[in-house]
Amino acid sequence: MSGKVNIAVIVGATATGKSALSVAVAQRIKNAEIVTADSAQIYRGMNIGTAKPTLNEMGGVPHHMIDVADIVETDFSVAKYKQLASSVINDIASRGKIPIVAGGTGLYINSITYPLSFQNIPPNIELREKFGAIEERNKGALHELLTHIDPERAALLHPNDIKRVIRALEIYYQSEIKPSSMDSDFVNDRGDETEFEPIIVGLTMPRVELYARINERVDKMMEAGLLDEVKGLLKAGYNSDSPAFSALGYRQLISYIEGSIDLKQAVEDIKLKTRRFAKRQETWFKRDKRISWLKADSSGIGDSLLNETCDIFSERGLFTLK
RNA sequence: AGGGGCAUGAUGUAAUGGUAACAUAGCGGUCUCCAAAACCGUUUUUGAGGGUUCGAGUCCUUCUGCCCCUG
Repeated sequence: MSGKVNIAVIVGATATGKSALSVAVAQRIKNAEIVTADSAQIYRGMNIGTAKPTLNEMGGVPHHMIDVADIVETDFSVAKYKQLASSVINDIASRGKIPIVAGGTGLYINSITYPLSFQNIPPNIELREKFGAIEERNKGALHELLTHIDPERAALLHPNDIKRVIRALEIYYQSEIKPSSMDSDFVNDRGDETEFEPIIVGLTMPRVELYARINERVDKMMEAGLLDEVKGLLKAGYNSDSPAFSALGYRQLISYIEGSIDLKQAVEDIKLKTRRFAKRQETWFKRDKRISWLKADSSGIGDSLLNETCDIFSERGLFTLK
């Protein structure tokens, strides 16, 4: 076997029970720690809406990559995630424990399971605004510009995909690096070395069941006081258009608090957007052929699911069950 | 019971007698730095029957269903 650090990875759409399963696995194998791959749970103070595990739900298993950013941080990014998570994983392994990476943010998962290299080119707000103004005056102008600078990258991007077009230009104008030159295809990766050796389990659930669970979970979040949490954060002085607040639940309740929609509408919108998010997560993970899929049950983490999961991890040499 | 109105996809609406449209939902997809973001694509429709007409969602008629008014 290679000298690489083996990691267990648990992915799946929101509300399929990834967190519960990862804790159950960690408890079963005793010497594991969990590394969350979730772009909303990184923020301190956003708890109910991000379904952040409670102390009780953590079941005594150490969790990492939760509460690692403040809501005022506007420059948290995959690059940062990869950097922080990688060192956490190495640390866990160096202490002789098994890292279990669990989460639903596909890009974050890929950042540590594929050889993605992120250049250190931070967002440049001024430049972005300038580009935004150009596009507003002349729709399609930026994509046109990118075609001259980096035709390869431009060909991959739809002219309306303005966020990525701007990012590509931003990379070029700040570093002279052509964005296409740093691309590496996730699916047919070029054989570059990854830092870790992932063994990935994915949880699925029939759509109707998943949607029902999502709707139910949103209602529970409201009962648990999500609205008060959001109000509290705003009262604490956080800017309502912080990137962190683009997270599901927060954005919609802020719209309600600011008076643009009523509460019932806001809750319905959260459910709708969460359902669509879950669909996109499935699309994302579907194409990852490394994943071993297991059926999740809405009644909770059963013994058979736990056994199957542990079997997959141990068959691939991650650990030996005693 | 009498009078009037309405009936178009899953939902809400549009269409001087001339190729049935739009939005929403649903479904599929993209993805290298805000990713719980952003973006792209797409299935389904004229309540039932008869008539007028070269041609009917549209006009006439019967039926069915829903709504309103009168009693």
